[in-house]
Amino acid sequence: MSEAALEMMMRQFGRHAELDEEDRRALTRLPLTRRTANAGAFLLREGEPAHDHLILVSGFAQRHKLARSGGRQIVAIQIPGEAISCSTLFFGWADHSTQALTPVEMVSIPRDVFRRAVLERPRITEAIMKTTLLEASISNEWLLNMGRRPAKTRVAHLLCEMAARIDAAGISNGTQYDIPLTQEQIGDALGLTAVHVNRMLKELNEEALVFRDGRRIKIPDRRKLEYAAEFTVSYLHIDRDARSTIRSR
Amino acid sequence: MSEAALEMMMRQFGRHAELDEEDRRALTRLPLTRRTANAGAFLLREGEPAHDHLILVSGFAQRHKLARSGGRQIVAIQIPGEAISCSTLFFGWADHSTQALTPVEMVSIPRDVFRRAVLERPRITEAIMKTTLLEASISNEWLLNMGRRPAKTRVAHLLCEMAARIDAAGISNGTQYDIPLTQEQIGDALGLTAVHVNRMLKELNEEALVFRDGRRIKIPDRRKLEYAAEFTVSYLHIDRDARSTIRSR
DNA sequence: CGCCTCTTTGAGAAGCTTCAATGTGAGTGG
DNA sequence: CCACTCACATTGAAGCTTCTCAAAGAGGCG
Repeated sequence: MSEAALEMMMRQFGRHAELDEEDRRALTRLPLTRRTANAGAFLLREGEPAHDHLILVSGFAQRHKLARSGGRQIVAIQIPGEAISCSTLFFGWADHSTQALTPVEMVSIPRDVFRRAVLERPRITEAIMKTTLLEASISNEWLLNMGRRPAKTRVAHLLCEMAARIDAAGISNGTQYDIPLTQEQIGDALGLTAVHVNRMLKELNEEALVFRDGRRIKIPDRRKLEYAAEFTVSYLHIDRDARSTIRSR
Repeated sequence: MSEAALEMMMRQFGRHAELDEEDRRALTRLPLTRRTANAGAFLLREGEPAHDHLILVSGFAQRHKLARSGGRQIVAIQIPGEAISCSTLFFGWADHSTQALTPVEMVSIPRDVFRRAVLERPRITEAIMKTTLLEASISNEWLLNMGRRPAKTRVAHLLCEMAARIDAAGISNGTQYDIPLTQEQIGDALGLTAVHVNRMLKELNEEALVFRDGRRIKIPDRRKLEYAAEFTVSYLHIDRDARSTIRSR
């Protein structure tokens, strides 16, 4: 287990920077602890301090904020390999809450230890910076999605994004994915109500673009759905950007 | 001018990390160039590479993305002291466009030189990380604003945020601010139409919460507007967070 | 089997957009 | 110095998207 977790961390960091032997050793020496939590558990609460840096090993999580009306806005969805929150690493408290969407396994690293590793090892700095900038790029796309696209397109876009990210993380098994979101949670991520999400999914189903059964999403023709979703994968920075920035150093 | 720009950079970095003498010297040695641009000029185009890191010295800018419908979504507004884009520092190309809102003055640093400074000097790393995480925190609040708050609240919230940021940057002169946004641009930032923004501003005016004349915003009672806006300043991380993270190192 | 969560569907209402036209102020050229 | 233009703001009326409220169906787990 702990070896698998380390493996996953290495791969994740390696996606965004070319670590050398010493970097790998530094990561290996990190005092990792294993953590688990049930679906729905709060991994982080807005306003509270975090003493550890948590990285998802298996399962999904969501980051959210609440409006005074009680409305919930999911601002990000985390898949295995991603951090529960980077902001707590550098700020004293969490500016959002994070909750498990499924039962989750995580590795935990004491905050100060991990921050030191990030600050002292340029390639790890680079990996974390790029991870954070990727999250920002996704946020920007979500803003565009919520602000300027109609509901059906929005739903389709979220499904495309999750498909692409799950693919890139190597958790996929073809054209179908398990995305552990209820219709209400999809709505909370898109600024819609559960009822309307239901109707949009029904239309996407009638157009044979998306089939949803329980938590399983089937996308028969990715190309077609991506067109309907106005989805272009580039904002996910999945390509070999890492290479080029390293070389030019 | 160049001294004023350096001064501004120092202050900005200093807000998020306690630079030592050597850090300051490293920043001072940076090969800065002065740049200007007219209102409306593109400072960065989505998909294109950036060879320099640009920091706003005076004037305002906006980052945006376009939908297929032609709709524009402003994803961030930059005020003096802020970077035009951090993502280009680490990725090879821009994942959004940036356009000047007013005539702007900027300092320009060759991308690779600045990246090296960021990667090699831990306190500069920390400053850039926190700057980036602050931008992420603002994005999250914008997502909440667009997804879960009605139009009038949204408009009020944007005005509160700009007031608070302009205050924190020390560009304010009391309870009135120049915010160089047309009603159309406010709409583009909030996912609304210019017409509806107009009506919401009218209502805020009738309630004596906001007076707008040209580009000048007057807020007679900040407390009252912040309540109407559901605005809480904490997400802007304006406080002395920097201190605590440094101390605990 | 029964409960609980999630989904589905309908009907009416609200909020926001669209279209269209008029108003207003600043800058420009005759 | 005035008319002209252009960008921005303002207002009304109608329509559409999305929400709210309400109730019924479906599936999994103890």
